[in-house]
Formats: sequence, structure tokens, C-alpha cells
Amino acid sequence: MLNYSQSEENYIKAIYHLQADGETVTTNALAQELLTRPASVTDMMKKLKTKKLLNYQPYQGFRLNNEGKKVALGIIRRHRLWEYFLSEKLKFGWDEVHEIAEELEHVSSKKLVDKLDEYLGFPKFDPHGDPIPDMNGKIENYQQVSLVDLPLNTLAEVCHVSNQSTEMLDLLKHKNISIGTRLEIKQKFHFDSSVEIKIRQQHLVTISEQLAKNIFVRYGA
Amino acid sequence: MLNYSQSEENYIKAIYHLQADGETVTTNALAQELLTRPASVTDMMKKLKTKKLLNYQPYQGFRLNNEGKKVALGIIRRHRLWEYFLSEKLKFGWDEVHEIAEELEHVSSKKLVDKLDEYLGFPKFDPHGDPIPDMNGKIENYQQVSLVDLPLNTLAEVCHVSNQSTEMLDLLKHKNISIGTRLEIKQKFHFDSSVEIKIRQQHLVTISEQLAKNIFVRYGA
DNA sequence: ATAATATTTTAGCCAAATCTAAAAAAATAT
DNA sequence: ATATTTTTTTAGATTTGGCTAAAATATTAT
Ligand SMILES: [Mn+2]
Ligand SMILES: [Mn+2]
Ligand SMILES: [Mn+2]
Ligand SMILES: [Mn+2]
Repeated sequence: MLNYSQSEENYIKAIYHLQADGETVTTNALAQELLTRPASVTDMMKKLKTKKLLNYQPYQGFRLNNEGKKVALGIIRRHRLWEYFLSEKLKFGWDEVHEIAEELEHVSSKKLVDKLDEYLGFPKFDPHGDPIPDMNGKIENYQQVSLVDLPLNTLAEVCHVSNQSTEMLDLLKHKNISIGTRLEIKQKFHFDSSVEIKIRQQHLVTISEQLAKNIFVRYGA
Repeated sequence: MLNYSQSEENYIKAIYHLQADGETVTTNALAQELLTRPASVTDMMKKLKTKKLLNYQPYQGFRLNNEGKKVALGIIRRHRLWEYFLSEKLKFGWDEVHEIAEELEHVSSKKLVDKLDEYLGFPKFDPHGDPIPDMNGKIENYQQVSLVDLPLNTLAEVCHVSNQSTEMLDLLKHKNISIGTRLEIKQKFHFDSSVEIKIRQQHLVTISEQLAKNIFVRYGA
């Protein structure tokens, strides 16, 4: 696997995100994403085309090919592993990790990244709930649903909370739930739609429908 | 504190090391150190002079001024903290950490570095036994003493042996001790004044008073 | 003191990554 | 179907950090 410049890597990653929905990526969209000028994008697209990372014909937009996607997944892997490290080990807040990971992701040692992965215990999701590609660039399939829609006895991981009020965060803290918490539903009570959950290595707790609606989890497909 | 490019930082750090003995640094010496050309060095020296990091008159060599030294110590701090992290947490070998730290040192977030320092437990020495500057750029003074006088549980680095006989060197080799070995004393036995030492990443070994007397170590004041 | 050698600087060129302004092409509106 | 507007590309410039070759300066040897 060749090495790419910091700038090339930032372009590759941005294209990957923009083309995720199957669309062709446009010059303007990419320029906006990277806070740069359309002319600069065109220049870089020519370069990445000669490096055989994407398909591009003038005026036709562009998409990463398989090689380009593989490179992108490597960068995303590094980015998310560092975010996890910053959040989990160094106790940075969710909002602070992205900017620093934006730099760390460009340190390219393969051995570093794989050892970091191991040290962190092969985490599956970054602090924002986004999946971390494994050594082979594979991202786990997952379903993302509100906790009220999680099937009984299905291990899932909290990946998102749709309400960030102090009150909600207080309650979550009290119930010992945060992003990354692994849990399963043991029982649903139809009277008030409350659910009884078992958090990994903790006791059973009951949470209200109100709260469950705002907790999002992912589980294996 | 301003931000400097990766290239500028590599020059600053190299000058710092070369001028350590009070000498004026020459164009050729720096070019050799950085595997670059003298002409490139001259260009960069002009730039660093306008940035007020060093004193430089054509043909006269150069030295970092106080501001330049402060910047250099920041880079060295990052470099050595990352080396410690790679060695201690990710279990890289001593010989592998430098190259990776050469990249990581350029990630400039002050908060990252200070949190990393805290996470690592404010280590005083990197895996090569070199001292790690603290948040204020301060490097601990060294004490150099015979191993028999090293306080318990104090990490130190072997810097000298006062007997160079084949017999002594044989014994040192057998005990896996050489210049640069980092160790601490775990126990002193008063019966025969032997000491039990823990060498970094190795098992405990016991050495005689006779041997300990002839081993000199340095440690943070 | 002068000549020979070594070091350092200057001059001029190059590649990467950016920019602005103008031209070209595509998309949209009349 | 044209005209207008938007998007994209091209042309040409700039900055950073590097290079080679030649000139300038300093050092060393005779
Ligand atoms: Mn980045
Ligand atoms: Mn993220
Ligand atoms: Mn470096
Ligand atoms: Mn070191």
C-alpha cells in the first residue's frame, strides 16, 4: 500500500463520505466540504486519477474506485481509533476528539494502528457511535434503532442519544449509561412501556419509555 | 505560542541537540543531521531568524535564542512522551519508537500532550533514558550516584561502570545490564548489602554489593 | 603572504498545494 | 431554441521547502 500526503488523504476521506449514498461527488460539494476552492479540487482530482484511486472525467463528477475506498477506510480506521483513545483513555470530551484525530489520522505506521487497536480492546465504535473499520477495512454490519425497538435479549451497544439536555444526561449518568454501554432488554412492561435492561456486568435497571425513546443502539445484523 | 511547520520543527529540534554542548551550529553539521543540503539549511536559517528563534549572521553559524529553546523543548517533550507511550503502553521495542515519534511529535495540541503526560503518570525518562521536559519545559537535574546509593523505587539509568575488567563485563552481560539500561532498586538486603533490582521490562535480579558499587546511574533530582 | 581547499551563500529551478480570474461547458429559465 | 446562470476547468501566480551549480567567503597549508 502506497503512502499518500496529508492533503491527498483529506481529499480521499472527504470523497468517501460524500459518495456514501451512491451519488457522484461534485467539484463544488467537495470544495465546500474541505473549505477550499473548486479549482484546487479539480487539480487534486487529476492527481488522484493518475494515482488510480478514482474515476473522473471532466464535468462528470467523481467516485472512488475499490482501491480508493480501501485507502479511505484505512484513514477512517485511524481517525476513529484515535478518537476512541482520546475519549476513553485521555478523557477528552466527545466534542474535542475530532479536531485532534484529524491530525493523528495521518501518522501512517500500520503497526502503530494495529497495536493501538489491540491496546484499546478492538473497539467497534468511536465516541460518536460511528463504526471503526477492522484491520482488513471491514465495517461490521449493524442495525441502528431506538432502544424501544430493540428486540428482547439482543445484545446491543448505545451509540447515540437524541437529547442532550442536562436533565437527560443527569439521568443517564445515574443509570450508568453512556455511549458504548453494552446492554440488552430483558423485559418490556406494556402498562407504561417501560423496559427492564441488563447492562453488561451490572444489575438490572428499569428505564421509562421517555428515556428509552431517546437512546439509540446498534446491534449485529 | 505560535505554530510551526513540520519542517521548521525538525530543524529547530536538530539545532537544539547540536548546540547542547555550547557550540555554535554549522550549516554543514545541520545539513548532515537532517539529511538535506547546505543550501536548504541556509534558506531555513534565514526564515527562523526572521521568526526570531535564533541568532544567525552569514558565515557565523547559529544558535537558538531563549524563544527557540523553549519551542525546541516543547517538541522534545512531545517526542519523548510519545516514545514512552509506544514503549510502555503499546509494547513497542526501544528501537521502533523513535521513527514513529518523529511523526507524532508534530501533532501540536497542547491539551493533548498534557493529558497524555498525565495518563502516563508524568514519566521522567523516555525509553532511551533521556529526560522528558515538563509542562514548563523544565528538565529535571540529574544526580549521578553509585547504584548502592540509589534510593528505593527510583527509576535510574546506567551511565558508567567504574571497573572495566573482563570479569565484570561478563557479569554485567549475564545480568543484562549495560550503559543506558533503566532500572530501579526494589529491595536492599542488609545482611550482605546485596540489592534486588528491576530492569525495565525484565524480571527481578539480585546483584552483589561488590557489583553495585561499580555501577553508576543517573536519575531525576 | 599566497595558494589551495573547504564551507557557506546566492541564483535559479522544481514540485506540491493552494489561490484568483477568465474561459468553457452544462444546466436552467424564458 | 435561445439566453441566462451555474458549475467546472484552465491559465497563470504564489508560498513552502527542496534541489544543483556557481560565486563568495573563510580556513588551512605551503
Ligand atoms: Mn485530517
Ligand atoms: Mn468520530
Ligand atoms: Mn519529526
Ligand atoms: Mn528517545
